[in-house]
Amino acid sequence: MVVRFADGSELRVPRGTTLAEVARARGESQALVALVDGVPTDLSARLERDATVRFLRFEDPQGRSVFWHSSAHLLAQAVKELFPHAKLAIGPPIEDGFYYDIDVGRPLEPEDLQRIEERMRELAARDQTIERVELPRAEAVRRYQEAGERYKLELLEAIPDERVSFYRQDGFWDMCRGPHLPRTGLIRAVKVLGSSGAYWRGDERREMLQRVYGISFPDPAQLEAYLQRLEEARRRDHRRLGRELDLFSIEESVGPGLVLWHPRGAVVRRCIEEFLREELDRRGYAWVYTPHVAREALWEQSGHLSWYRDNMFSGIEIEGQRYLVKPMNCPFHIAVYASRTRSYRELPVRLAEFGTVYRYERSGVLHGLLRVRMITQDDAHIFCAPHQIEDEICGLLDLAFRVHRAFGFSSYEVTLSLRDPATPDKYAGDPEVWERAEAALEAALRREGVAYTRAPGEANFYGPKIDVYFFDALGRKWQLTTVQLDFVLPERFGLEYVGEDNRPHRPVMVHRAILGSLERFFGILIEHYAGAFPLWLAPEQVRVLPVADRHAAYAQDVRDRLRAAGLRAESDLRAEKVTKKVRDAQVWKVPYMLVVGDREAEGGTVSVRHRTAGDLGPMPLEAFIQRARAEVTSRTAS
RNA sequence: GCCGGCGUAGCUCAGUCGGCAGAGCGGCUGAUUCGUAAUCAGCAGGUCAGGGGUUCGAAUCCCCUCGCCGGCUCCA
Repeated sequence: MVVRFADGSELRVPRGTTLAEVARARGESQALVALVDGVPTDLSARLERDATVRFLRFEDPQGRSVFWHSSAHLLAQAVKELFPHAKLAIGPPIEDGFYYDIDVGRPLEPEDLQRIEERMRELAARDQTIERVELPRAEAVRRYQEAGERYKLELLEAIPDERVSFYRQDGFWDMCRGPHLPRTGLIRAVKVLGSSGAYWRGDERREMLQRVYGISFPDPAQLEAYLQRLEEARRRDHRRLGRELDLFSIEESVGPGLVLWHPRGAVVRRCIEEFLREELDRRGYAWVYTPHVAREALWEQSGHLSWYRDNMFSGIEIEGQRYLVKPMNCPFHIAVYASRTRSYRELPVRLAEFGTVYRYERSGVLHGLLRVRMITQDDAHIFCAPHQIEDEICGLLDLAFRVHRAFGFSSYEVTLSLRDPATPDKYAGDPEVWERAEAALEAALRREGVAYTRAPGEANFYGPKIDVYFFDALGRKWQLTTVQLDFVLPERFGLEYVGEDNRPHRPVMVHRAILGSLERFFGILIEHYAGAFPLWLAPEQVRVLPVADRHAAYAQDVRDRLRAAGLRAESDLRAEKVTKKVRDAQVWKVPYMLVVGDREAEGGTVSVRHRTAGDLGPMPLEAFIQRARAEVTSRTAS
């Protein structure tokens, strides 16, 4: 029998050789699991025919996923030992670790988690062999009925197969497709991260189970590194930095989810807005301002009342008319478009606005700036003829990448959400228009050389869309740009333009946001830069630090000249030592510190210290201004 | 909204068994006049989230409300 490997080499082994033996023969001491002709397989499995084999380690995403899946079983085993009456639901691996949903009959407390973690360590150290066992379906049902494992029985109902696989380690059995690690001893480091309520099958009408989260590694040093990454994320938390750097606050007296942009945060926002304005002006957008409320009838016509009402703030009544606070800007932009006859000559009409909308978000989901009830979208709506879609999408992709590059986001992922061909009736609008539009989106992506993933069935009911995700400095993925075609609203509002043929035509509408919402983007940006904004965004760009009181007048003069040159400058005139002033400026993450004493006052110079590069030495004030202005204008990312 | 954990000075946090409300940082005042990450001293600052209850007595125990945190569901 011949076993082939990815590198082209081959190994001859007798039929029935286990994968573990093959691994040993190949010196694959790190192997956790194998891919046999692409199928993930236990190392304990025997090879019965020629096959191509690849061994997976923890470093391989699939290997890691198996490692965490087995860790989830270990967690369940520990819980079952500590709480014999607990009923198991499901326990999958996730992006960062694993969880297990368990009905324990009571909430788990921190001490319980401590005990579970300790028990997991003991069970891992016991190095139990993990064994795959296949049982007839009836036998599996019988076992679970006896044990009263109602969730497992429900899962079993959904499995049509006559034989069901189980994994066993000592006395602990769990129904599972597998594969799994060969033994628990490979799990050398374990941490139970927390627990929370989670609905059975994700359905809020059903039982609430306890979801216990954990993470594990083959090497304790990896756990240590992981915990340090968590600590780094805590250090960058925008809620913490927002307070420390006086950027924003959310006050109980005002209301949850309602953001107060403090002066220092407002500066950053203004820079972001100005940058976007420049970019959009260059691309033929027209700016509009629209109200925050509108008559109920407008929301009826747009359809929001029927499908978005649960997310809307309740209405206000004025002179017997009901008004609702806007959860979206589109009806207003549509009203601008529809305010007069439109000719094909003026298409595409691109209407842009930093529009603040209000959405009712359930209290439990609010999270700093990332999830709020007041959302300022960098919104725009493009009204165009169907044949213009492709060019418009190209322009939007170009815009999105250019803008995000300026903020230091370079790696991305793109999904193209299309109709599900199986359920064409789920979608509104003409199937032919859909066809053409989907083709146009795809053509645009290819023309721009953008790598993307097709997601059939993920389209909105009103049109296909493109979502762009960017990765921040910590490697976390954020959906920022979204471009959505809409065939429904032009219909509902009867939008038209007069064509070359002097007859009315229906425009296509594109909803698009580049940054998403300014609140959320600001939160992401704070964490991305850990509060140390590049010069062009920094709330305070330069701080002048006089050495002693007698230098105060010169310091003020320097500050004023910086301001006259368009730089955001402050001076620190406190009767403190320079070291203290430097420290405070560093803590506030001010990019440039200018130390001025006798030598500088005499020569009209400044001694420049950069936040990260350190002491840059003395230079004429004018030279510094030139340098700083160039850095601002180029929007250098560092 | 649901499950769990929290809420003490502007911030970070002590506060034992139910027995006088604390520290550091920050702020203010004064002294110091200093050359690239913290000078010294003094002072002010509290409805212990809010309300109700138990008790001779509540920051501490119980109940309700509000808010925050970690998740679930949802999502820009």
